Amino acid sequence: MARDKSAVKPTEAELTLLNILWQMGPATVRQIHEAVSTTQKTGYTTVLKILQIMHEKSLVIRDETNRAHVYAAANSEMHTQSSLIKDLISKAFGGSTSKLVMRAIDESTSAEDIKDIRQLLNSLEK
Amino acid sequence: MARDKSAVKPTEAELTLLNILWQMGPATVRQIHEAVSTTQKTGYTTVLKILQIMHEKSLVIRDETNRAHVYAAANSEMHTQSSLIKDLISKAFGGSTSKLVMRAIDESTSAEDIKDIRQLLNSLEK
DNA sequence: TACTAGTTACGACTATGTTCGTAACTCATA
DNA sequence: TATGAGTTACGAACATAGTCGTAACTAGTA
Repeated sequence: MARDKSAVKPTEAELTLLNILWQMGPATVRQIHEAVSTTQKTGYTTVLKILQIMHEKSLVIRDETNRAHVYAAANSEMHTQSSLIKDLISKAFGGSTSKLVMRAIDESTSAEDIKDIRQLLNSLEK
Repeated sequence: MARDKSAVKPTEAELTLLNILWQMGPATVRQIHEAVSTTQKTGYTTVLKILQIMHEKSLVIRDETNRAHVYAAANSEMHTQSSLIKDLISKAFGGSTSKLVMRAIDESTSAEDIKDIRQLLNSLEK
């Protein structure tokens, strides 16, 4: 049975590549490999293979017009972040969003972040 | 190389059992299996095996005094939740707590929850 | 003591994720 | 046309996760 597209949760390696794609926009395997190589050593074909699997799972789309295929994230960063959070909330916070938020915020949260969050709360109450 | 204890991230099945242990307190394999069986069908030895692996990883402690060993979560629910959130923030939110919080909170957040979060922010600013 | 129900331990099997070597292909250009 | 650099495709190997059957052990009791 094919998995529901929205239910596909990227693995760790896949998320690494998605982060790069969200930041760079559409890119070739070579470009993606170069980007990933700045932080870790990973073979070119490893990156290629993961992208191919992600394509099968519809996590990325690709343009095969040119010899070097151009890959792009299939879903927005926002969309993926939301689904990862929902997953975590249901598995580790008994489905309670506020529990997660309260656990996320602690002494180490910067004044800047606190300000941002407070503004968000204000805008929601209107 | 042995993994740093605090770096051990429970898998999905492990988290299911931890949730049960946090709720029930110390319990035998039989009790845990019964609890898990209310929501999914899983063999007794499967539960046992996962607990044994969790014990190796120090995710649980166990009391072997009696024939039926008694298992308990090694870390508090709070501690584990915090580390799962930190992990997600670093892997999917570029290390920004406020981004995660902002993505978690949306129109569906209740006024009650908003009040609670605002109080938490106030108490942190002091 | 012998049986038996309940338990732990062990190992096999399947699925998925990650890695990479090598083959096959493509296309510009010598 | 032939070569070679760059690319994709494929498959193998290994690790981890999850599942469970079966063996081995334990202790109460007939």
